[in-house]
Parts: sequence; structure tokens; C-alpha cells
Amino acid sequence: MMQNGMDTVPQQNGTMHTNSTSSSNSHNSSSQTNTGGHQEESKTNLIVNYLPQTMTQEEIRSLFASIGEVESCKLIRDKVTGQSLGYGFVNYHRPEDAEKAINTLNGLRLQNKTIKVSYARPSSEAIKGANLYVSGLPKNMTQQDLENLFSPYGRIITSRILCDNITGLSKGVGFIRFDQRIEAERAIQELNGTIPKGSTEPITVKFANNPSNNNKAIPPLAAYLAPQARRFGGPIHHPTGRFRYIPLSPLSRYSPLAGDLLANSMLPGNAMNGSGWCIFVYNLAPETEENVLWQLFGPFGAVQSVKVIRDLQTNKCKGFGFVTMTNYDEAVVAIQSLNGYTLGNRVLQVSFKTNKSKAT
DNA sequence: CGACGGGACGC
DNA sequence: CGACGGGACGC
Repeated sequence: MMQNGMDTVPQQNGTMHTNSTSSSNSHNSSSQTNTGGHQEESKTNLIVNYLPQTMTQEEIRSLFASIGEVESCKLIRDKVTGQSLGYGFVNYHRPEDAEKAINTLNGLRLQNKTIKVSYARPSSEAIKGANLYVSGLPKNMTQQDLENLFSPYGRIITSRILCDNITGLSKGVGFIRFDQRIEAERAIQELNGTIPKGSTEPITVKFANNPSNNNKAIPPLAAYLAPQARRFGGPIHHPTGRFRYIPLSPLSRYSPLAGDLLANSMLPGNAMNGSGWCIFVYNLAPETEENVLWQLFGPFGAVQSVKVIRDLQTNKCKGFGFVTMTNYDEAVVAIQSLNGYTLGNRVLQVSFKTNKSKAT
């Protein structure tokens, strides 16, 4: 499984089109002759993937210069953080050097990575966003099986099946990167929800997340909430000295006592989830959208997330939703103010979330 | 009257 | 308990 993806490198290494391409320099972006299929690849320009995080552009250049004279070399970095994105481009003067670089440097192990060296495709919009995420795969499906399943829909650039790090067994999840986005779209249409031969459950095929904007980062709001939680044993007086102005007038008379709110929230694992206070909102209209919750709760302070719970079939709101707020004091005020609030022709019920759930 | 998500990825 | 790779097209 080491050469995952490596063996999916375009097969036409140096053997494909013998008629010379228009140019072999790095500025080949001009010709956008999209003829349905993919464009001619440069014979000198390489893409290098899976570079070690610490490797600099100059280190890459010197590595590839050991093969032949390098015309240009570029390491792609995040434009805001400056961090290496783990891939780059090397353009040689001579096609034979590029071919030699593929033959000798592809699969080279550097630090913890095994780099991949292949011909770069001409940059174009059509090749972006062509990566698919596939789940529900039978555990015995191999990478080759996966490629066989998807290859009817286009040219596969990479494929991968995720395996458990310890057991090495398939997680039933994989990725397919097509050459063209259109190919990926077709594969979704044709394969999503289908049951592979020999399997019993349907697979899910969808576009993969973009690795650059995955918001895995936990907001740094959580840390300082924990020590404060110790204070909540006693009655709250004035949350933060004084209440902020609430632009919703006659609501508070419906509100339960703050002490009741507290009693609920003290139950472990309920409203307090470690990075905010989860609020249950009931009696929402079927057409309710997320923005309604944002507008309702936003005036009371920091809202981390909102969620309208919908029926899977009808896509209509099931009558309730959740709002997570960062600060306890603000959450209390929001609950006190919005519980009993009439939205449309419905009287909302708002409280800290409890642990209720359907089954069990 | 009714009623408390989630395709959470980690050991 | 299935869940975003090893940062894949010029940041």
C-alpha cells in the first residue's frame, strides 16, 4: 500500500503525443483549448506532491537540479500563514530531464514523506474541485477495486482508501481525484447511493472537503469557561455587573427564575459542552432557517453556532433547533428573554439543552 | 398537547 | 460510533 496513488500516475509518461507541443516554458496558461478531453501536458513541467512540511523551495530546487538544469521552481504556500501546502512545481529546460526526474525522484522518501513526482497538468478551472469523498465501501474493497468502480467516469489522478492506523484494515472510506470536475460530477450522479457488486450497503459519493478551509481549529473560547463554571453553585446575582440592553421588551415576565435555569445547566453533559452553552429552542415553524436563530440570539452576545433540526425526507424543520452561546451570562439572558417570545404566531420555548433523546 | 441534532475521528 | 489522505494545479 505504499505506492498508493503512485500507480495512478498518468501512464503517458513520455510516450504519448509525439508531436511537439506549442511551448515548454512555464507560462503555458494562455492556451485554453478545452476540447472536451484534457489538455496536452507539458513535457518539462512537473508537479511534486507530498513534500515534507519543512522543505523549502530552495531545497526542492537543489534536489531537482541534481537531475538537470531547472528553469523554475515554486513551492506553494498558504497565502496567509505562509505554511507549505506540501506541493510545488518544477519546470526543466529539457524534457528528458523532466522524464529522468520522474524516474529517479518519484517515490523518494524524504523525512516522513514519500514524494510524488509527475507531469503537471496545465492549470485550468476545469481540473479544480475534482476530488471525491467516498464512504460506505465494503471493507474488503481494494484501491484497485475502487479505481475500477470509478474509472468509467473519467481519468483518475489519485485514489486512496483510508485504513485504520493500528489494524491496517479499511475504514470503508476513500478518495478519488479525477482529472476534470465534470468527470467527478458524473461519478457522483452515477455512483452515489448505488450498491457495489458483492456489497449490501449503498455507497456515498460526494465532493471532498477542501483541505485548506477545514475549520478543525477549536475556537479559543472554551478554555476560560471552565474555571468560571465553578462559581455557579450559588445563586447568580447580576451576571456581569449589569444586564446589557435587550431590544425585546415584554418578555421577561414569562421567564422562569434564573435559579431554575441554573439547576438544569448544572447537570453534567447537558448544556455545557466544553466550548459553549447549548440552548434548546422549541416550537419553530417548519420553514425556519438558520438565519432566524442567528437574528434571535445574536443580540444577546456571542453565538457560536445555530442548528435547525429538519426532517430528512421533507427537509422541513421538526419544530426545534439548537443555539450554542459562548458565555453563560449571555445565554441566561437570551433564555430569559426569548422563552415565551412570540415568533410569527408561535410562542417559543427556550431553555438550556437537556440530555433527552429519542431512543433509550 | 407535543419536545432535546449530530456521519463528532479520537484511544 | 464509518467520516476528509500524505495540504494535488501556481495562495
